[in-house]
Amino acid sequence: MYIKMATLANGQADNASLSTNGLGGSPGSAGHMNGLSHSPGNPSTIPMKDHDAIKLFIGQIPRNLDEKDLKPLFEEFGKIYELTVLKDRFTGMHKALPGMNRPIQVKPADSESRGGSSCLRQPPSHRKLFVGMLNKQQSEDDVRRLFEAFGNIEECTILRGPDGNSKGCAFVKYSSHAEAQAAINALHGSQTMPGASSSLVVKFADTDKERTMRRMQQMAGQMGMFNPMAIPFGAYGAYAQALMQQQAALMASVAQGGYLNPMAAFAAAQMQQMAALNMNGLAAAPMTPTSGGSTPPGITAPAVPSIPSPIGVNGFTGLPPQANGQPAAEAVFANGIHPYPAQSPTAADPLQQAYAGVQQYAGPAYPAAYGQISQAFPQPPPMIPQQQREGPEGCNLFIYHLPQEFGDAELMQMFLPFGNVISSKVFVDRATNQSKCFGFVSFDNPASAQTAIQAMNGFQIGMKRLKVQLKRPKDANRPY
DNA sequence: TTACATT
Repeated sequence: MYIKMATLANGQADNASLSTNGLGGSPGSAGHMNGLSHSPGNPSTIPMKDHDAIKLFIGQIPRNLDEKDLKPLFEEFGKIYELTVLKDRFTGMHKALPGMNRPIQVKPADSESRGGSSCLRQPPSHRKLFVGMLNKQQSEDDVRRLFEAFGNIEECTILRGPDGNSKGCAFVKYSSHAEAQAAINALHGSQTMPGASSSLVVKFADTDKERTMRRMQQMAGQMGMFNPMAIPFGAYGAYAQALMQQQAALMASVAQGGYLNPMAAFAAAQMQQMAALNMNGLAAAPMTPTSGGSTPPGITAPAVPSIPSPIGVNGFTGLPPQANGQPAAEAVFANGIHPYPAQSPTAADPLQQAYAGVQQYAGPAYPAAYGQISQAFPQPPPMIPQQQREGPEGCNLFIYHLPQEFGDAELMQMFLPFGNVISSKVFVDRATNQSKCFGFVSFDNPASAQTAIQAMNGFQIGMKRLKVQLKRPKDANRPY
């Protein structure tokens, strides 16, 4: 039969009753059927143009059921606009085959915007579902079985970790939006898989934009922005903002240069938005609060603080040489936080002691349902420090007052957000192998170096403030 | 006490 109904109802469907086999009458032969009956209620109030209404094909209906039996069955899931049982043109008999005793089949009718030609086809983002909270034991076939009742599955992929183990989630791509919507309505939250921590998640897979947002948020999380305390007060907030500004500027200029796809422009806009929010001290709001907070002030920080890498930027390659625009330093510190010692009276901000702790965030970024992220955004390949020592004049920074535990890698990490770091070197006492608390960072362009100075000179770490200056030119002060 | 690519 055919049934036209609203798709808005949240499916409380017991999915088990909707499992299917691939059989059933051919919906294509339906043109001449009788037995049309309208839904209950005042028909005039039912918007027939409801874009969310879809026509479903129901197969495997027991022969002895007719419209009046079937209607209540489906009303549970939404308003029914139209319900038609397909009957044989000549005999008036049910189209269902005799002796059919299988679970009924429910899927959007073939007439429902099933893309035939590629130009009419709906974008994959509207047909593709993300399925979370699966049992890790469930295979592609299991998932298919769960979803095939609602339409033609073009693609079904379980997300797996490097070890091949399921992450408990999957993508299911249908041929049409309507099919996907039907599956959401019926399956989302409908059941809890054994071993899953909550009920089945069925939703449209992220669009590019949403993915970008996620990436932004993840980036923000890695930068420690998830700690609301750090934002309005600590100099770390300023650092994070500097990163944001820098990255926004970088991404924007890259996008404008036509080197990247429009996503970059969007991402840049998001960054700027986030940075702007930070100015108002509202930063935490759009961020995803992930796990806990920072190491409480006063607690000894882990031995080797690692500044998280700004994955978004590092992931981009082929940057134009002048991509690193200079962020407006004034704007960065518009909230009154200024890293310069002279303007930062609170010399011993205890929050700074949590610095390393904040950076240490390494827990799972998202609950299992978001496992797709790690697949969608593989970590950029680790940066291999270049052999070359020094950049062109004006590109080399001298940094003093580094934390004792900072090594080359940490130094690089700290300055990576401001541009392409071509080398980083912390000086080590050759006798003790201890850091001498100073080092050099070289960028591939002077603008990055200037930006880094603006953002990092005076940046407080623990009880110290970084000194970041251009390295003295080799021939400076040389008498002749 | 503030050091500039170390042997």
